[in-house]
Amino acid sequence: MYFFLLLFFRGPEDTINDCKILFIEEMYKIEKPGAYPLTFGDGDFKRKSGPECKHCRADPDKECRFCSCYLCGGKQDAHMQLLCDECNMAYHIYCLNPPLSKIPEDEDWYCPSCKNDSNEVVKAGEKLKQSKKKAKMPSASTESQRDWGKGMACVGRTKECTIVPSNHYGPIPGVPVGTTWKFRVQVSEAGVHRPHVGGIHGRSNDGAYSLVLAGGFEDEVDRGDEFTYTGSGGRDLSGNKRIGEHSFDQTLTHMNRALALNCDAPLDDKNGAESKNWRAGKPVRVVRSSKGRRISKYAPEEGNRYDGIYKVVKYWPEIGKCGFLVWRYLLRRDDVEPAPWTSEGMERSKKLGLSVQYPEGYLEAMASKEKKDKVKKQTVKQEPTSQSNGNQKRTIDDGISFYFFSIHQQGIEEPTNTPKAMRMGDGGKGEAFQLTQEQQWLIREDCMNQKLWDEVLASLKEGPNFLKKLEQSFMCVCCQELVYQPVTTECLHNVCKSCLQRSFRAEVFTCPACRYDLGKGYTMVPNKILQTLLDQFFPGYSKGR
DNA sequence: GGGCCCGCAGGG
DNA sequence: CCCTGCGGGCCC
Repeated sequence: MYFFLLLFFRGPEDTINDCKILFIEEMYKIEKPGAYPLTFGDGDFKRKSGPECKHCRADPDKECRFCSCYLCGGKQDAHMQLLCDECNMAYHIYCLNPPLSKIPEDEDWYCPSCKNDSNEVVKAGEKLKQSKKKAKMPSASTESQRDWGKGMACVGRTKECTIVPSNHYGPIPGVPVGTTWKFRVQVSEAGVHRPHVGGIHGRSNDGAYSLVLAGGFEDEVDRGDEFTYTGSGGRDLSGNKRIGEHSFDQTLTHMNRALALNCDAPLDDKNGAESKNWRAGKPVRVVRSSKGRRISKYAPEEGNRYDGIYKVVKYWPEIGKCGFLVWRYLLRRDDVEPAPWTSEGMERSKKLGLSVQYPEGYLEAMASKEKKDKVKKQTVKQEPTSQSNGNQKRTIDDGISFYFFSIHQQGIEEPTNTPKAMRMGDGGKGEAFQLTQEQQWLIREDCMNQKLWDEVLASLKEGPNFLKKLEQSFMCVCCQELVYQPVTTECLHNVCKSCLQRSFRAEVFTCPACRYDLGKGYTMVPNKILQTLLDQFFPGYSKGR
């Protein structure tokens, strides 16, 4: 608490204090409207010129809640105004509810809106209080003390696919058919199928971008190049479940509508529709999960495999085995890349060195967990009275928790969704990435980046890995994403125009990559040729900016 | 092996 | 903000 004496003529100590506050505010971008009403010249540390409230212009006859009592606005009784140590606002002691009879003697004083409720203060040894969002979730009201683990069901993404927008149709550049990930969250990170749980990714007024075949319905048929799929909905999800018993009819809404829109036929939410020219429909990326093995021999043995592009041939409503109406879809493969189960596809997967990809540190964590479980079992055998305590806090290197810890400790890493064999190159045995005539010409025209292109072109023989290399080589040093509206500097670095502009606004006129002085008057000319090329290799990535 | 139910991401 | 969801790990 500091005693409010004369707001308009604060001593030097207050000046320092406020400077500190301003500085901290700038650092943390604190937003409290009206909390810092004083303007000081150009806004920096020019307090010597005298503070003036921008709300009342220091007019002594004007009431002002910002430079005087926050409750009544009155400027009288300055000696009875308390300053809040949090928001810096003034309060007449008699305006407070309940009012105070004298200035309190405590060191700190907080106004009613800033004072923390003692119930909300986390005391030593107490659990962290739940956030507002969490407080609303069903988990907040359960008494369950169960250890939910820190496994792949509940972790968030550690990276996000930005080389194409989330509403991108067609293959993800650099991800060949046959690429397999152990967990759905990895498939999401790769941009192949973004929802963690949902089977269909789409937008109800646009179309579906991808789906996962996981044998969720036993009456589905999978013939590899053709399969039937079932819409979502109709399940009882009470009890905070993600899947549940069928208890009502599905409707052609949400993702079901999205998938129907892929079919090259006018939408019909009563009877369904069949395409005249099935290939003309919008492309769907299809992922098969090992869970589908119970109904399909085309499902992978382990994990989730990208199987290529399919089209919706037709869709129709029917009464499913579950007894309720479901929307059923027929999809047919339409992809130049061979399917993984064909001999051609198997050969290609081998060439590209495709194998199941695990999250960074996962295998190590599992091995360590297995070891510990063994030890635990033995201990239990020796001491049958010892309790296995499910509620005990897990240690950082305990099994999956260790994995959880390790992925969040990593900095910038090599793309882990690229199999090792691909990263290493394959000695020229594999397929080469094919450039179009136009691309070859454009690359030659982009002479500023000739050296960079030479490096990138060297990995053409690595097939799909060429695009990974391209992505790395043309990453903006500021935003760590593929450069957008790239400015190729004199020092031959590529930076997003907006990133460079941000740097210049902060009065930094050097190249963000090498600190070469570009000069204050530098004109930023986007490299149109490079932009055209990147738009071709990563279709639609600009739209996400 | 099957029941329970968590955080998270995505669309609307 | 709200609703939805063809995951996944723990525990019985």
